[in-house]
Amino acid sequence: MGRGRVQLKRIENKINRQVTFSKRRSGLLKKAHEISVLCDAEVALIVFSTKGKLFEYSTDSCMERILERYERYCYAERQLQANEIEPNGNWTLEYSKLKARMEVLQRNQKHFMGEDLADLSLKELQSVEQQIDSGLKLIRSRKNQLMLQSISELQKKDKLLKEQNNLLAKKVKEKEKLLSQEAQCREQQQQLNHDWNSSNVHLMQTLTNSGEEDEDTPTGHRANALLPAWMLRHLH
Amino acid sequence: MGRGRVQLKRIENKINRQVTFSKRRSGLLKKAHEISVLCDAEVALIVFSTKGKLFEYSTDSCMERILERYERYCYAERQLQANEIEPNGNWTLEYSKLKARMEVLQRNQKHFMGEDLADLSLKELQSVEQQIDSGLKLIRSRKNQLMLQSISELQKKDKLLKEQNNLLAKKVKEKEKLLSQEAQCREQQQQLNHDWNSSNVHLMQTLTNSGEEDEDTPTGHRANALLPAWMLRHLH
DNA sequence: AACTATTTATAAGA
DNA sequence: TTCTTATAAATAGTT
Repeated sequence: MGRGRVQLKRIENKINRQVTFSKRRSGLLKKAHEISVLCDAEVALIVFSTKGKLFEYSTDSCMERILERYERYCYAERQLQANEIEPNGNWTLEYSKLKARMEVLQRNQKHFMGEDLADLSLKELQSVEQQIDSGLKLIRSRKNQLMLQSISELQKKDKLLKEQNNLLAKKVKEKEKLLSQEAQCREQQQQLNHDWNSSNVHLMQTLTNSGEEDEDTPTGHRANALLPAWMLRHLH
Repeated sequence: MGRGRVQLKRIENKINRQVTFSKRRSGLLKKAHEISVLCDAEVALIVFSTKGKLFEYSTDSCMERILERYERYCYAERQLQANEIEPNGNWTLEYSKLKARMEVLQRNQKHFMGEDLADLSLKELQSVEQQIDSGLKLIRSRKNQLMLQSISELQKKDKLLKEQNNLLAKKVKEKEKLLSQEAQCREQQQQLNHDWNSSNVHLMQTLTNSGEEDEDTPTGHRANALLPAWMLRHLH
């Protein structure tokens, strides 16, 4: 905009470049301010001149806060980069940078936990609320997932155990059958022994006592002695 | 630049604001790029829309470097202070301690934002959920408080302005009364002049013309001449 | 997303 | 640096 068309490339004339910088800088700052006010946007603008002089604009003159928000927004990437930076030379600089970042994080965390909210504007509160709300949703969905998972695992286990129980119960019945058959045999033998050798009293008594020991358990559950206690609990 | 002059204040129409934001944003980014190239400057521009969407420009797409440069520029003082506090301690130790704390914080923050939840147990999830939920409640109550506050302030302002308006309206009426009285006087004088001195035609014409000058203004608003234009706009 | 009437920004000159 | 001015650019309102 001006008397001649302008090529988008570095202005080689130093004076010219300086003048253009000065003019365009003020224009840029103005426009940054305008969009901030007109459109209710949060703007941070940092300009370093060739000579290294700093010019800046930020909505509500609060650069720090906007940069924090930016960092929160770009969090994942930034963290990766931060971890890759190997502090080699200037320890003091690295340290103070780390400390500054730490403070930002701490403040953020406090905000997330609802502390120190007094120094946040309505807009900032809104943004924190949004973030935390979406975080909460993710957490709840993850929790839900975990719980459903563990429920279905328990159900599977339950099913398996029931099958095992059925199997075992069948085996128990078979054993009972065999035992009762044996008992019949023994009774027949006893009869034979009594008829044929009534003097062998000692042996008779021994066999009778072993039967009385199970007297207080329910009928048909003599097989219980074959199963561990925990398994019995599941059966009842 | 456009069909109408623009007031430097928030655009209330939402659609309009959104459109203007989109247009001006691209303009701003373009200008940031231009000054960066033309004047060999280093520029970082961060824009958050009302809805919290991020747009950015940075010279050579290197936001990180520019923000670090900015922080170095601003944190110079802080760095000096840090140097004075612990001039010759074990920097490596301090640094790694800080870094460890930092990593804990970062992990926490990620969890708060619903990231990296896979390595949390159900119990841990529950605790994070609780923390974040109570934080959210606090944030919402603070937001509510701020909003109510600003509403009551606006209501107060509204009341004041209405009172002022009433006062001004009264004053306007008084002025009108006075003016109409003056007009009556003039008419009477004209009548007298006509009756008593019919030869002084020139004077008569002058008086008559001065009356015709206000012909096109609405009746009862001769007083307008006494008020500045902006006040009239508010009255109509 | 285009169009255009205007306003703004600014390049060049003083 | 600052002012002026001619002109290029941006953009508000409209379609």
